Amino acid sequence: MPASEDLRERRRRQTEREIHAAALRLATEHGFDHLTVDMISAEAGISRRTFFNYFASKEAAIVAGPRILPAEALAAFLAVESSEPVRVLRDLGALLLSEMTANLPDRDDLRAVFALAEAHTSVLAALLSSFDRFEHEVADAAARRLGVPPGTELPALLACVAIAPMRVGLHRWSLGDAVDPQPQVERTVALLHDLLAPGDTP
Amino acid sequence: MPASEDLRERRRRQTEREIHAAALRLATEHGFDHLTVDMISAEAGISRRTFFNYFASKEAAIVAGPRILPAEALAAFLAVESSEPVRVLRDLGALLLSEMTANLPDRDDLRAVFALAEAHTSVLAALLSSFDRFEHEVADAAARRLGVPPGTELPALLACVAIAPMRVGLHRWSLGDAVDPQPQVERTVALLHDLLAPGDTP
DNA sequence: GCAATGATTGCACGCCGTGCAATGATGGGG
DNA sequence: CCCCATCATTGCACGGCGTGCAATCATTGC
Repeated sequence: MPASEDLRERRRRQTEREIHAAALRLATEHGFDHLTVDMISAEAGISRRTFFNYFASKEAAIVAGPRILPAEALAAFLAVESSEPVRVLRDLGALLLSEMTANLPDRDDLRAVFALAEAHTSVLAALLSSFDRFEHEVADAAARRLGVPPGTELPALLACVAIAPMRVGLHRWSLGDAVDPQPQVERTVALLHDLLAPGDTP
Repeated sequence: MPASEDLRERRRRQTEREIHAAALRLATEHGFDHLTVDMISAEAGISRRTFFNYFASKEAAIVAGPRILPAEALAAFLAVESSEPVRVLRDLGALLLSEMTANLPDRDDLRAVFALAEAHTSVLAALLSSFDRFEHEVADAAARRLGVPPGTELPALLACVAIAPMRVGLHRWSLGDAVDPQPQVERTVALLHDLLAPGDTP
């Protein structure tokens, strides 16, 4: 039973990735506005109807895939005792960075997605939605760490602020030439830390 | 020339508001998924085709309207000499609060929009896009204040962080019973300020 | 009034997103 | 080994969306 479930799940993820790859490939090749769901389906070797079993729209297929906090890093984050907000915020920064390294599927993919989002408002909307879902996940983690009920202000604020350098850093990276987004994001995180405690960069 | 331009512009804004009102009314009455562009057009007394001259989608009509920084408050913000980031961030908070008071069209409207965004991902996407455009405007203001070129990291980061309490506060307010969103947002801004300089609430 | 500019509208067309029902594959139990 | 349950895939059909185009209509400036 568990084996089969896992198998099905893996197959599902696999098709999902194939659809995403097909969508991204065709979008960069023919331009996003000439991209249709039929084209993506054909390229991915599935039917049009099946496409919609995986993604709600072609924009969703481009952005593709919820960001998930890696289990070990999340556990480490939750294990820290301190509930001091600034400390939690810093630890959230570390958690997000570890998420980035964990979910580094393909730098070129990520850059292509950001480029499409820059040029097409519908893709941007999908990307923002994805970030928003991620932010909620981060807020829940922060709430657990703080020992407050989920949905309260402080964890939501911390999540939003902690994600800010990631959003800004990734956006800037996508416009530049650097291969790896990591350094840019780390620089932006450092910028935020400077705001919190000016002039104590070790 | 200017008189006519102004007149046309005013008429345009007026129809825009009418369409928005019609969309929101029908959405709360019949439910968002039974809402069609034809219904909105009929309610607003225009043709279907004209609707799309004003809004790109029914979601856009629901969210309706870019947030614009009020000119006087913006001038006051830019007039301050200090380029110290934390100071700029605090002033941005004040700027955003003044924007909120300026653009308080109708509290019930705003709450209805947030409720729709909560329940329908497409509306949420439109709302997030609207916030994103606003964030860029705020970032440009911050860049001018800092005397750095627009599109650099620091102003973008400051804008993102400054908007955070507004987003979080408005979201929380929309779930509660309070009539006026102002106090909730101010409380969340105060929470952010506490992060920056713990324990100096005047 | 007349010309120009711009707003409104109807039409047509292709694509989107989904409910439904049939079909196909897969894996577990007799 | 076969059958059944379960779930994924597919085709079909239908209403709604978003837009290019061209005609019409109103407003404004001369």
